[in-house]
Amino acid sequence: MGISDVIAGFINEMLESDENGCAEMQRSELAQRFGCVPSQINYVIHTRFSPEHGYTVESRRGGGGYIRIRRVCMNSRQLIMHTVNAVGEAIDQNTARAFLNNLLLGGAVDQKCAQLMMSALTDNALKCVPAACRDEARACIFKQMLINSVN
Amino acid sequence: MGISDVIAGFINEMLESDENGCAEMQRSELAQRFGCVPSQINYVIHTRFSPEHGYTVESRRGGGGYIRIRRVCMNSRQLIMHTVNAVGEAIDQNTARAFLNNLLLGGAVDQKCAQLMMSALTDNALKCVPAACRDEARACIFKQMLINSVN
DNA sequence: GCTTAAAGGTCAAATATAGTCAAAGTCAAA
DNA sequence: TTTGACTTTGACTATATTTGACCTTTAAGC
Repeated sequence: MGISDVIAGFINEMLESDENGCAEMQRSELAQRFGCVPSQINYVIHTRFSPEHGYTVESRRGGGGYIRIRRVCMNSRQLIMHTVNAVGEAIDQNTARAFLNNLLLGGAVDQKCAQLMMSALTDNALKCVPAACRDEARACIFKQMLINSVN
Repeated sequence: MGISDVIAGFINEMLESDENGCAEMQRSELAQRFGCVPSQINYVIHTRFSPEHGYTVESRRGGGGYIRIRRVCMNSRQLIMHTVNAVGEAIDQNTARAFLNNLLLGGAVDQKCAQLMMSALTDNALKCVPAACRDEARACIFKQMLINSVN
């Protein structure tokens, strides 16, 4: 497991232990703690705590600067509808996976459903679909399943 | 007995010794251990640990990358595999619905999963897929979901 | 206000893995 | 001997991570 995963885990712990689901940190301090370069923190945030993953990030530079990460909170229906909109006209496999993970964390779908949906959305499942329209087909299928999973 | 069999045996040992029936490895490390090229690991996985054989495979590239193989539950596996075989290379919407209904009646999937699967298999969900390959795509997606719906 | 030091941001190169595919090899059955 | 299934190999590709040089913004102190 790479250092990025360790840092992501640490941030997750911060988020979970905070009553408001809010993690605040100093980039350089965190980098020092894990013996990495500061920009790696940005990398971790970009790849694992982006809005698509269901987080908001605020930051401020200068003396006393900080990075604050918050888990966005929505009810299941909102989360699903929000996702349907965010999916748009086309979506690749990894983005779909990120959305599903987000839905799972938000409790809008259960583990089993998330896995089932993902299994219909992989490039492998869609290998019969011409690559040119694969991402569109994926988006369409994804949205149908999502809409169907709203109670 | 070729090297592929030796590697397969090793992976099987890993699967059996793990309490969760889960084997995680690094491709290059395994290749080195058995003195073969890395892509041979892919070959072994493709030919012996594919979904059709009752396994799921996840992987990740880049630093700290891995390949993870899981054995899916045995008894439900047979029920599902029968359907997977029956689906074949292509399937229309109504036939898919009939299969799902049978699985539901037979208790191999629950109501919720059946509905979710069906929502990904309608012509409407697949409207972005060219009609010429729609039934093939449907079959492929269906089989992927079936394989993943086993526990 | 100005200046400066203290943050954080961006981006691209280097590195570390895994995936794909087709050519070449092996071996047993026809 | 031919054929075909299975195996082995490696060149090329795709993707994820790590690192560092350079840039921008902001607070603090004068």
